[in-house]
Amino acid sequence: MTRDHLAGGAVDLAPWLLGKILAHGSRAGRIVEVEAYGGAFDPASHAYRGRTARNQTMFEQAGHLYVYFTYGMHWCANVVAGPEGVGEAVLIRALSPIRGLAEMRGLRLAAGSDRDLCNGPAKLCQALGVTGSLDGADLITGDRVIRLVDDGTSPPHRPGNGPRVGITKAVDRPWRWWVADDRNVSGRGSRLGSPVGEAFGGHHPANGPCTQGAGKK
DNA sequence: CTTTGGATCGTCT
DNA sequence: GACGATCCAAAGG
Repeated sequence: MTRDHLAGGAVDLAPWLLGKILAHGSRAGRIVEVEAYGGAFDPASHAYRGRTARNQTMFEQAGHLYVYFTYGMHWCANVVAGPEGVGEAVLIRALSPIRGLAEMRGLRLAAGSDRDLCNGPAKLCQALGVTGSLDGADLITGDRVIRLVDDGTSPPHRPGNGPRVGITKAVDRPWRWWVADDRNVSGRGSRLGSPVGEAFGGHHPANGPCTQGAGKK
């Protein structure tokens, strides 16, 4: 994994990140659900109105970790994408836990099962022990322990694809991708897969229409 | 399994 | 002063 891999736009980078590993200390999980957020052209993005104290990390070099606080109690993690100064990032929405499960359970007492450890953007931050103190960390050099790892696993050929979750602006952009059939995809998320596709000009090298089929059983 | 409402506070208007 | 890139417990099928 080099920084060059992440310098593309968030919309290209997001599906590419599926299958990569996010590791913090002895805890690690494979990325199975992501969302792309743009800069000044994306009304749903924190970077939409330009640089502020809160979102400054989004404008840094690709490969940095943008951690933000929301709803008065939750932390969420993003991988900064694109050229420096543009403000694009990929929100990590779910992981498939692969290492340090026991520690994760200790950090996430509310989890009723192992599937509940990392199946949500704020949940996976709890499980990995990610908080605002890690905002700005470099995921390539691992300067603050947390890092992105490529173990050779390829992204799915046909990932699930649909609208982003939990936003009220630019709701029609199909900028969420997930590993179809992975049970760790965020609960509500895997089901919201309306046939989108032509919702936004179709300029993006998407992956064909929404691949339903996750969820269930 | 699904739906509903409460929690809780930093950030920006 | 309003609103979240959310989660969880409770209650009903």
